[in-house]
Amino acid sequence: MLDIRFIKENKDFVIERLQIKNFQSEKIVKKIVELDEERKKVQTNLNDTLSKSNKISKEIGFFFKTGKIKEANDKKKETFILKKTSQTLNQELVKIEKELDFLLVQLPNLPHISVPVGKKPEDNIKVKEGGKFPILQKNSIPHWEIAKKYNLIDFELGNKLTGAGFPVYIGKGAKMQRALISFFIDEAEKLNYKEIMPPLMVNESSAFATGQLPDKEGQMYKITEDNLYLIPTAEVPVTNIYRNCILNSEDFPIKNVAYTPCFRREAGSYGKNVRGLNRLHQFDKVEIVQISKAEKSYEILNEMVDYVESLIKKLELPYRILKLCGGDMGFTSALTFDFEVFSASQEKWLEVSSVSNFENYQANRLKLRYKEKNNKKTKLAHTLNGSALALPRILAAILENNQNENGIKIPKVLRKYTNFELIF
RNA sequence: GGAGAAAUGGCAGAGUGGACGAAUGCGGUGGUCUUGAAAACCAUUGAGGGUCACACCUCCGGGGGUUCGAAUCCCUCUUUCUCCGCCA
Repeated sequence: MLDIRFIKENKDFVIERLQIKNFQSEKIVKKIVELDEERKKVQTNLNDTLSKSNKISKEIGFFFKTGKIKEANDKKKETFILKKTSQTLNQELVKIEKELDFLLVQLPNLPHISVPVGKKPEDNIKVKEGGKFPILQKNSIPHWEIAKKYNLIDFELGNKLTGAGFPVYIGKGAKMQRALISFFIDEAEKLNYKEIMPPLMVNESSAFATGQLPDKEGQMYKITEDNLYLIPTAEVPVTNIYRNCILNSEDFPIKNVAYTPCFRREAGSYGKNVRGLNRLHQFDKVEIVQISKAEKSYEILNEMVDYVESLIKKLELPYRILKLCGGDMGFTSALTFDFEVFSASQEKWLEVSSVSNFENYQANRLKLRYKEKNNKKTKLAHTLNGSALALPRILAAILENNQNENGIKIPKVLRKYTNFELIF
């Protein structure tokens, strides 16, 4: 969430920037500023009251010790009203803080100054395009037919076992998954990302801290009996490693890479764009996460974008990079680049990665801070993450783009992981 | 799942109702001494709110309670350890 001090000092700026995200914040911001003033007043009042009763308590202690029982008992009477007052003030304070918090979590992150104005995906700005478009033969088929033809993925079997959106990978199909995962992790390790294998379920605090709650409650699978959530992305457990941490200057850079399955309910999705691997309830993803100092985060964002681009290049897929417009950006992000690969038989761009800088928005909830040398004050860190990469759509594009009469050609970089060059 | 024990600063560990935000040791930082280092010695060393800065307030696993006053007593939750049971 946004830092309340920042909101107070930059009221108009906050309102103006949030309009880029098509969020009308004037009322909430005004209310927040008012409530915080109120909070301060009540808090000061409460502090004074507590200070007085602390002082009296000490006096009473002294009287008892020196045997002045009568004086002590007289003093006791004085505390009665102070106690009542502090109880009332405390209740008031808790109420105000709750309300303040309720309002604060409703405000999305401010978009970076470079974020384009826009409401729909069409308003995103293409910043780069690369790779070669494949020339397919006449009888080329979409990946779900390829998957069936070569017995790589069984969607109906997934239906039987679990339901729609839970495919079963078989034989070379399964092998492709493992190959992609290993390839992505090995590449990340070359750039000194440390591999993490986190739990696949998280508690409420974790889901809240990275912003999935309360925003995306309905999109996560919940285990009600134990009050846990299946992770929608590795971002949640990995970023939460740093919850409630105060880092030192020398801890940076913090670079983590994690492979996990991801679980998403995708409530509200339907139709053509959920066909095959295009949209699943369970899918595999390798995620990169970085924690940085405030002044470094945009430099790191660029580095992460370059890295994701290098992966797609190595897989020899046609791609484009989009800078998301205000209306298409996530709630918690300040700047997001989306990567799309072209899936030739579907003739569709498929989103395979989203790389974002959250600035201190997540860190504020995470209470993730750091200290500079020779400075006692803590500062909020910046968090960044990106998919590197999500598997299903990459696989879809590989299957569709690399098909010919002999079968499916495996990208060179994957062959040492698959131990085969062709699916036939 | 059952029985018992425990949770205190970066770490170890004392503290069982009053001057305790917390002894002591280790570690960190600054200094003295030294050509330099080590040792020794001296000083300093948690977080949040608040303030121009102080003052002041809160925090001893989380939440609640008793009391004029709680690290200390009570309730509750969580976690860890030991023993038993079950088990990949």
